[in-house]
Amino acid sequence: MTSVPLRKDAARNWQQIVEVGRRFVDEGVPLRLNDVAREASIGVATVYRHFPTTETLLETVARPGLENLVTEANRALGADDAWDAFAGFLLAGIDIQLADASVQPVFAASTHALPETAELVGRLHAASGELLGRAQASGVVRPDLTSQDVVRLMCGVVFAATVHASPGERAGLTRRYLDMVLAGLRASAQSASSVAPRP
Amino acid sequence: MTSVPLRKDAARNWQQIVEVGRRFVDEGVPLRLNDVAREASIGVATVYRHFPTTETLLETVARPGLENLVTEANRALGADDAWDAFAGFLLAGIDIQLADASVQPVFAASTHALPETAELVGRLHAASGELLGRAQASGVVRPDLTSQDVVRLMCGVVFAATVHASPGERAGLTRRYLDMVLAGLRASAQSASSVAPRP
DNA sequence: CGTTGAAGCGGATGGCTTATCCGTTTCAAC
DNA sequence: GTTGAAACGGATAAGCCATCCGCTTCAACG
Repeated sequence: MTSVPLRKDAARNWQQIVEVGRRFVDEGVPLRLNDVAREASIGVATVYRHFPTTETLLETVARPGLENLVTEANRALGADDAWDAFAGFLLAGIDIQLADASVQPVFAASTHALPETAELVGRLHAASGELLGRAQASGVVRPDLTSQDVVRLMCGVVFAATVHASPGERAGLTRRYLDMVLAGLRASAQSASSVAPRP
Repeated sequence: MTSVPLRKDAARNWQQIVEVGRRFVDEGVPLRLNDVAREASIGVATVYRHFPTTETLLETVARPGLENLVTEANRALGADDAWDAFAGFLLAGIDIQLADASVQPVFAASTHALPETAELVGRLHAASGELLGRAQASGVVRPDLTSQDVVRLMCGVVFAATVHASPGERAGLTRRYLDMVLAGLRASAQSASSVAPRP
């Protein structure tokens, strides 16, 4: 799995680069490998050797966040009430995406640069599908919902909260928006047909 | 209003550029002014003279779509039922954003390059606020909702439908997701407190 | 219908970002 | 301590963006 044990200096540089990448993401500075190199006082070529593209670095930076998400999913799977498990996972997932700006783009992307990222995201989808299935089996979530829908709605809520909003407002906004969406996911709300027919 | 009447050749080039820009947007090709110039067989400088930045061109391309949105808002204001007016506007707005990829980024942007765009978007916000106000006055929409929320939720629904989805699927997805969100906007769904407390 | 000057045109070019090559250095195995 | 493979990093090539400036086109006016 761990293909080749990195040399000591290489490992040090790798860590340094990821660390600086993390800072850039946290500060909202666009990830540019040359800038990361300068900031880390490391040669440009070294950075490119470790991370051939910005996506590679971004996914590496996002990894802890994604693992955190998987952890939350598994915790939710241990809950008694199927609805609480499902809703709780959504809430936690959204909070994680808000707290770590690198997670959102990786989570929403259709392709991944690193196979390990694809694998992580796959596990995430599987877990959310499982949570959804249980909730549907309990009859509390509308049965036409798919695990793809769940992922999309999470991303949509996060995105909605970032439109015209300062970072400080976002946590509150996602909470409200998730609440609204959850109302629509409940089996009791199914086929409410709220949309007026076109004139 | 129409500050300076353009010379005939200038007008012709302007139109050509916007046309090519439109094609780029429709085909999902990133708007790059040099590329637009080459594609239109027009000098780079000419393109930059007419449109100093990509945003300028994008907003010009988006303008018909935005006007379309305003039209829909006004049409909705003429409807009898406050809920139908509100929901119908959301549906129309989302459909327009899906049909014209240039609208979404301009609509969601916090700042605008062209004053006329800012003015259009402002009118749009005003109209959606009016629709929201009427719906709230009728007691069919939860009163804590703001017009900002409405804009954000529209963007969120559109975004959600673009995650992991081919263009063909998007219309169907937005319809479903809007339905769910609308369920959460109804006054009857207010403070459903669907979210489980944190463990 | 010819002149004139302002408005417009476009390619060549400079500045900036991105990514690669290759000579030099560092590590660790023996 | 020697050795060679792995890693390093600066110089530099490749590519993108935007501007400058000499030339052309338009239309107003005589």
